[in-house]
Amino acid sequence: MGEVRLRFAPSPTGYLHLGGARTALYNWLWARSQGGKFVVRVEDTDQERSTAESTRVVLESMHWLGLDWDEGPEYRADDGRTLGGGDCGPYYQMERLGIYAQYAERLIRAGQAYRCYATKEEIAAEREAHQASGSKAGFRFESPWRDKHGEPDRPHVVRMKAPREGKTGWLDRVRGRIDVPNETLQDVILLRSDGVPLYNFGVVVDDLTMGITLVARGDDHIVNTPIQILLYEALGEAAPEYAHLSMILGPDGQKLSKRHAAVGVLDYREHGYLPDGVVNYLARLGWSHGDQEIFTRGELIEKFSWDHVGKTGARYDAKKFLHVQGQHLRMLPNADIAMHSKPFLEGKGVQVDANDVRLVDAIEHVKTRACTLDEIANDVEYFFKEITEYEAKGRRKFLTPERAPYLEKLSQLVDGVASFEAGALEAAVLAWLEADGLAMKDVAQPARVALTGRTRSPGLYDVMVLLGKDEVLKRLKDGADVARTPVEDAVSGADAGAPGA
RNA sequence: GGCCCCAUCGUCUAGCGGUCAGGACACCGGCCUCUCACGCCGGUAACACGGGUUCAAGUCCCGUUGGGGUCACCA
Repeated sequence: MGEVRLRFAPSPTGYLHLGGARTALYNWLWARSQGGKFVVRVEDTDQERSTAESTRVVLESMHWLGLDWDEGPEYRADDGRTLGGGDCGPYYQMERLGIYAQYAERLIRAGQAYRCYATKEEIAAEREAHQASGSKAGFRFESPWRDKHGEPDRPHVVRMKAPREGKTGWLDRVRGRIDVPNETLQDVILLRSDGVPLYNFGVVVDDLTMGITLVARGDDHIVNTPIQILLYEALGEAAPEYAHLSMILGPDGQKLSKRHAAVGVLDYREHGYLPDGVVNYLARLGWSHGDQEIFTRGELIEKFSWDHVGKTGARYDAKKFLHVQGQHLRMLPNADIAMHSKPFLEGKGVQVDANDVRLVDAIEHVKTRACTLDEIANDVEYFFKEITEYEAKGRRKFLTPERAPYLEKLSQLVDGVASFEAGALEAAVLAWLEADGLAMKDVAQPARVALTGRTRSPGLYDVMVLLGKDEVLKRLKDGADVARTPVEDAVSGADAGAPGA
């Protein structure tokens, strides 16, 4: 017996944020490492806030991250592959209402739950009275219907009959023993008056009927766990194991939100992050494996374990995230990077075939200074696009009248070099510098600005080879022309001249 | 306020009674160098506080303080 079954149960009320993604990831990792199953269930019982659009975004996010589910809602990916389905469906809670009704009835018959006819107004009145009394204890609604029956057809909710003595606890996979006094528990509502289950009941019925063996979720659910365990007991069923994960915090230690960073998983896709990098960063945020920082997906599956999941809330660190991205980017073959950066190039108006050797070669030279696909596209842009604007600082500092002759001389050398390749170009330039008593830096920066429009780029000779002789000659000439033209707008000073303008 | 959770460099963390408290990001130097990176070398930087237990405590226990979660016909 004992197939390990994990689940991720998002409520489709927004996008999938980093915290949710990490929860999903840990569940997925454990399922994969144990050869178990990973199931996704959509908790859409909040009809006010749940949307189909949100469901789609959440599933798309998970698919992008590579967190494929064995059972769950159906999802057709771009590649035509279909995820989802399974024997424990439906996987949308709103399609399982009949099941909840059945289980509620079972609890009522067993005397573990009861129909409560108290109205919202009555409850609100009690709450106010409680607050007015100045009592220090938290408010707990004591239903008058706990031990009496009413007419089943009158509007009512179904409440759990929680024990008033003793304690309920469990051995948490990340936090160890947790016990809670039962007298602090409420007779929580299981089914609303419209028959839709509330969180605690839906979760228990679904986890039970879906055969979930370990529930890993955010630690804001610690408070719900005793209630759920009690529900399993009331049903005479065994509760799953639990693992409660701490939250992801913003840099200021507060709950992570939009004002700290992009929090939607898909935002990172848009910014050119790689799924493996996101997965690595998220995995490592709150979990560790000795001194190792960079993990492939396979290593994560192999090495993940609950005993090394931390108990502290982890702060989001954008710089470290970027660093991890960069590491993963550099692990990729150039051809793959080329393929993945295609959309980002297009976004910049650059049309180039992903198999173009010039693109692949260019990537080889820029990838040490890029962390994301978007940065790759940016760093490679000027190889495929005419320079329409020089970086202001570079233009002002290096494209000056006194540098113009250098650019022209360099142009002649390039034109005259026997074979147009890095070694020969370097030899020619070095000989010239030697003869004229010039330093490399006198020439290199003006040339760089002329060739790339920027002050930072790969090595000069590499840039030239990538550009090709004709283009180099053209850009050098344009650069020299611009250099002879004084910077026009001294007031704004920020505008750089365009070549030939 | 009740209940619950948490506490090592600025940040993520290693540590599971005996360590010069280690690594990574960030930061600061240096090397490399045509710029920016990458890479390499080096540096600054932490056990919240107070009591115990023990020959020995970052590690175990208690308390304090400080964070956080939760107290819905939301999830």
